[in-house]
Amino acid sequence: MSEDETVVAGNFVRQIIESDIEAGKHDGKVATRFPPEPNGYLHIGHAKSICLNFGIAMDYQGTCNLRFDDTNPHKENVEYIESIRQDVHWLGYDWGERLYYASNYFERLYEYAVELITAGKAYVCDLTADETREYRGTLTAAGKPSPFRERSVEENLDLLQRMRAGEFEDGARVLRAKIDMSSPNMNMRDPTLYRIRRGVIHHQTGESWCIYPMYDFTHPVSDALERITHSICTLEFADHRPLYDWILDNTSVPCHPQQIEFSRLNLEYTVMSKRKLTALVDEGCVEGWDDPRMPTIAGLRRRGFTPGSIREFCTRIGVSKSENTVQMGMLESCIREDLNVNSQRRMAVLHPLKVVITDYPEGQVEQLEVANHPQDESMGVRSIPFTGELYIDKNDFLETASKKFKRLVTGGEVRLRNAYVIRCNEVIKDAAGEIIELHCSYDPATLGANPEGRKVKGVIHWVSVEYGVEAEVRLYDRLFSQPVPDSAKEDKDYREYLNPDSLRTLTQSIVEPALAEANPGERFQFEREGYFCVDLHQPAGSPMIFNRTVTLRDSWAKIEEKQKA
RNA sequence: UGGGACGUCGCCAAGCGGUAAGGCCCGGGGUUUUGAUCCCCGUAUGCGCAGGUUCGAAUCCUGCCGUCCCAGCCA
Repeated sequence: MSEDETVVAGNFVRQIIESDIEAGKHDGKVATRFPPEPNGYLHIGHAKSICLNFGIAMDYQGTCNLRFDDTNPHKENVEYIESIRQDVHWLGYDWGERLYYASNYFERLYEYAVELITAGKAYVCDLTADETREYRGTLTAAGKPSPFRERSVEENLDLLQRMRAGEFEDGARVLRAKIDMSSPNMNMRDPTLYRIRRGVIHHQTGESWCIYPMYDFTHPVSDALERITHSICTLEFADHRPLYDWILDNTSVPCHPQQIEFSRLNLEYTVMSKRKLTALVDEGCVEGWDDPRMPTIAGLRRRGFTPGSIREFCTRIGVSKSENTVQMGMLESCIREDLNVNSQRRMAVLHPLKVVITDYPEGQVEQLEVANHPQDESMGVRSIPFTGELYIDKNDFLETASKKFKRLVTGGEVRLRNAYVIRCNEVIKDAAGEIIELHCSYDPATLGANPEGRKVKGVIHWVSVEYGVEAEVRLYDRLFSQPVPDSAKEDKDYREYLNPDSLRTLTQSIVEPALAEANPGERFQFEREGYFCVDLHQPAGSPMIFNRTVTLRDSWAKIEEKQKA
């Protein structure tokens, strides 16, 4: 064993896979799959599964299929399919030729259903949905057998064929597995295998089928047909594993994949269920699936997150079987770490306050050459025009303040980032007493040099009035005001916890001229403010829109907080 | 009240009988023309609780307690 062997803390799924490889199971091969139902957009919880499945395939020289679990045409559509393909790719994963649809296997599935009937292990049941529920029993009381449970193989075969032929109405009959009506596991009480759905047009198979296989039947068969070795899913399917195994053990499928369950991701201040996310979109609580406040991949992308930051997040949170709610700070840390290294710096004044430098030569313009990144020279430089009239941020000036306030105060000095030290001599107010501009003087000796005999501790950013560019800036905050909005059970709906201030739009912001050439999706650090990206949806002819991805860490905000308290 | 799973720092999470990794958050200090970054330093005598086995237990055993999931012709 080598001394400097790096032990990557593997999660329990990888441990299982490693011991399987060692034991020579599946010929030492690893084949996983990511199997979303195309009934909504992918969210960060799916990213966890994608990183797990594709990551394992990459690390063990295996493969990972993308498979659409499209057995319920009612809720599915091609828009979702397209978005899922795009999102998986954007995250940085490639399924190569291995794109499948569960609907590819409808004919095979039907043959296996016939096989089960022939073996006396499945039957057509005429009970209504309500009756089925009654017969199923409860968590503590055994169910009782359906009166149709002992139909002959011939009759079952005939009925299934006629179900397929469209002879019966929706809900009239289902195909059920004949397992155990008194099993303590509800999933084993003769689960439904097929139901009738006439008149719906399936996005892949059109009108060729009017019976559709259930998840519990489709999934194990699809996995086996694709020669999946490890079928990784979330914890709520653990109860289905006996059924998964039963299907594989009682049909002539070519192999028996192993189902492994891990806990799904919960993130504070948002919701993760597709049902709830769909509701937010449908009810107009957000702009759409790609609203930058949404925890969807599309939303995070538009918000300014990078694929790498999301992958990093997934490795940081790990994979286990314990219930978890990850704090937003974890996600924010990942994107800050990425953007700190990889994004160019710019200056942008979000809440402009005019500054007139009264002793600056009339009409003079200096082109200042400024580094695009303070720690990375390879990012080059740009030039910024300096003029006698500037904007600074309203938050960077106070008429009087405590010594802790390291910005501009009346009579005080401050460094203009990348430029001169200025002193505020006069505060100009309008009739209402509102500060409208500041008259300052500047120290010509302080460009690229510290002033003699005194120290100026504050540095603030600025933009030239003459050359600045108007922009719209959207400041996002958490979507919900409660850490766990869906903990609200019956009494309160999660929608009541929507944060009314999750979006603040600034329409008066002024950004430095270099930003005028930025392209949609391009990311920057606005110095002293945060990371921003150019919105993906730029309306023609309007000011550019910048989305705030995340603020900078702000220890001043913490000090302020303490002072108030 | 049946079955399945899970309980290690505020939040994630390693640990797999030899004496509690790491990350995020947090606190303190240093550098800095971003109150950013970066760099130091600090943070569980404790692993849901109670017993037991053992020279030795977060790890094994027993019993409690707590949390989550399951009664779709959804996935």
